[in-house]
Amino acid sequence: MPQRPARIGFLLAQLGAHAADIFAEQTRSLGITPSEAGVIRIVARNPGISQRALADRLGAVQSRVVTLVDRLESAGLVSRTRSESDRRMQLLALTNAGESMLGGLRQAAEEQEKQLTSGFTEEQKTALFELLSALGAARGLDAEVHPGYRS
Amino acid sequence: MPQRPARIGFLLAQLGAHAADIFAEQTRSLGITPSEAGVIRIVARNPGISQRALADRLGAVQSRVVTLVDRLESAGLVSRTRSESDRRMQLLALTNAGESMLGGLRQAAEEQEKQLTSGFTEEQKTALFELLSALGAARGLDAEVHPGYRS
DNA sequence: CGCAATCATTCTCTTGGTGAATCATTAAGT
DNA sequence: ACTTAATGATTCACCAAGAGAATGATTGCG
Repeated sequence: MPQRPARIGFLLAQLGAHAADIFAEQTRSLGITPSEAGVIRIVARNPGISQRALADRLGAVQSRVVTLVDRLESAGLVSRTRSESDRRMQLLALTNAGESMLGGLRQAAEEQEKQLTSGFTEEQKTALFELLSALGAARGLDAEVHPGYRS
Repeated sequence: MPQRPARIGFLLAQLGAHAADIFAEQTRSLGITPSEAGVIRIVARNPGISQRALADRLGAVQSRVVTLVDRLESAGLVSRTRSESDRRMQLLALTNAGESMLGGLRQAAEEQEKQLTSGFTEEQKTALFELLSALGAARGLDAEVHPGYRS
């Protein structure tokens, strides 16, 4: 029997949506969506990943990944190349423009963080970071994968 | 220049989506959606509220509220009654079934909280609650209004 | 009284995403 | 080697949440 009414879940959902809004605003000025930003992050850290592996990683369905990559490819941020060893696979990599978009995304994340935690002291930020990390680890969430791809 | 890469925003978005998923799972077994649950909460605390005022409160558009209330009314959870003083307005209130649904929602929130914070000590939970509350207050978020209605 | 504002409602449309069917390619069994 | 099953990518039809504009009823103000 908890001493206080359940509010952590509510606050997380509320603040999470708020954080996502801020980030979406940042990425919109970069010309991509948060979902696409997630793809760029994963491809950056896993060059040569196949679309199938990317879908698994994101928890998205294959057809979704196709349209995501379609947009990123035609925006010149990601390249598809057929695997030599298995010609069914499309291997993904960032283009130069994709690399610099990645830089923009890092800046966007810094800006989001700044806006979010503007009223907080360093100690508060550290404490919050520790608690959220611990919670993420306890819940088994992938530290790379941004939400919004759930199947 | 931050000492650590920006991660609080990311973790909040990730954990917020996770928390929302858990809650959605709970409400699905109650036969309503999280958005509808939000309406029930507001109506419960503001009996006789008009649809317009509810829309403002939720940050949703009027037409959205109409369909939300349509479903809740036909599910027998919320009642619409024309205001006597201003016959343009529909005044909303919970039915008896709506009241018991409210009870179910409280239980769902407790269950969500339990699942989320299962690995945490009381001290950690308290610390996290304090930090999230402070953050919510600093960002000017309404402690009643659940996300997902942004316009 | 007549006109503008307000509340509710309906309708059309967009966006993000799912799921099934299809095609090319590869792997496995005999 | 030859057929069959599995796998990766793609396309297409579909769905649900929600936004926004147009409409109708009612009210308040000049």
